[in-house]
Amino acid sequence: MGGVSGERRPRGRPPAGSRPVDDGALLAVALEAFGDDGFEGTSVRDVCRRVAVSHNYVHQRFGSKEDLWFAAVDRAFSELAADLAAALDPDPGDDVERLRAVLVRFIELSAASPALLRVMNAEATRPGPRLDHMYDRFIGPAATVIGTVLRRLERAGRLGTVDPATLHFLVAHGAGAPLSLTGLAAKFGMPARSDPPAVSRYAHDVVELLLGGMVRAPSREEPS
Amino acid sequence: MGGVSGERRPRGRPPAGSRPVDDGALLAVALEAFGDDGFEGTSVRDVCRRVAVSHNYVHQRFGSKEDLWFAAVDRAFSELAADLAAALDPDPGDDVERLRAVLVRFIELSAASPALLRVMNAEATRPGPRLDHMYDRFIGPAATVIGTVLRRLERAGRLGTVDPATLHFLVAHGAGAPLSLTGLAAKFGMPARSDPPAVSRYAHDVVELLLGGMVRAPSREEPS
DNA sequence: CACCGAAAATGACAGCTGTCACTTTATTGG
DNA sequence: CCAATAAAGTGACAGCTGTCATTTTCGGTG
Repeated sequence: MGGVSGERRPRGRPPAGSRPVDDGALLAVALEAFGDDGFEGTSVRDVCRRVAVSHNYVHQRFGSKEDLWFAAVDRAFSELAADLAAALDPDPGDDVERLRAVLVRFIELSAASPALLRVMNAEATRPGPRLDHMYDRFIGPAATVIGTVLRRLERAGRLGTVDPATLHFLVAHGAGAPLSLTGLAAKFGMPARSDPPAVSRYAHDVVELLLGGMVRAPSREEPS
Repeated sequence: MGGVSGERRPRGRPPAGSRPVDDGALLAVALEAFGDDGFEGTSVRDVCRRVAVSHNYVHQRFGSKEDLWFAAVDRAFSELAADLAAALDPDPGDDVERLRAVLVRFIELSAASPALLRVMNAEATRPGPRLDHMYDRFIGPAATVIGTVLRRLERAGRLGTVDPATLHFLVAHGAGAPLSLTGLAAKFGMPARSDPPAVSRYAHDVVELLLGGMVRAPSREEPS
């Protein structure tokens, strides 16, 4: 598992035609590791081993363990942001529909790459430069954007007062949890990350629940 | 910070009157560490240092690093369960009210000891004996209990169909997140863990949101 | 008072980690 | 064709980790 290329590389500079080191794969493996074991718990030597690269390739290429972390997180977040934006630009409909679509798409994307959520969980417990980076460059801006949508909806009377921060935690760390905490999710029998239709159904259901709430008025009509 | 007793202990068996090693404090520090850095990332030597105990006290007392983990988690979960039960036994009111009270209390207790939620986040990503332990002994049974309440409410027509697992993730990992992911929560300006009234207000608000939903019907009445 | 067990600390060890310095090979420019 | 540079691997090092083995001290009992 994880060995991206089986062979060990020869000692010198690789021949021209040969495949160079796949930094994309390296960053993906690194992100996975950081998500699984946290920053302290991750061994960059192990990451190197998994992509069949010399034990300090990342040090020469990225500078240090922390720089590798930044590179991996930046890449993943950029991809997520691009994907989200691309999926939502051509949607000029109702504002509530736009909100619903954003949330659903976010959950679907979380299923596609749960490592980022895991890294967030690992870093969000205490302050530090890594959390600063994530918040300042990605999470804060995103929260600002959907915050304005929320305020617009509130002014239009379509929404109760909803704290954007609370919504963020509920969606990213709550609704997204079954897709990032796969071990626990399996025990609960939740939809597998690898079953896109099931994930999509789940995403719509949670968002519906968040927007619509659980409780029904105490029965003017009997249950069918 | 962390040094529970300042002095280093003398070499032999401690004199009769002297305070024995405070295993409770040790387990608390250990849980905090496991929550902050994950199992792999936690150093039992560091835990020992923080409670001013010899570098392998835990090995002699608990057997191994993993046994220390089990002891710490068991203790914390038992306390949580007892506290929850004690707070909710004398509440025979309406079923919806009981549900609301359970959820609110759970969030308040999470604020009091966020380490357990962090440990859950750290372990829930992949299967293994530690996750098994948590699920089999605590989370599964708890989910069963509130599952029956949910079904009863559904049959009474008071609730839409709500998957207990989804609710668990939304409450424990979503609503609880601002109190366990304190670093990120601070950036969002969420209520500090150490301000119980604010936490209580927050708890009621989120639960209200979960039960009542966000969206209002498109304005038969204008907003006040 | 001498002895045995209990409760703790200390020593030792192999293995792993992040980083630095170096070596090896291949490409490229003159 | 040869020097310079680029792109990788190897070696070495101090520091830390989990665990096992040993040592020290104290309390209780004959």
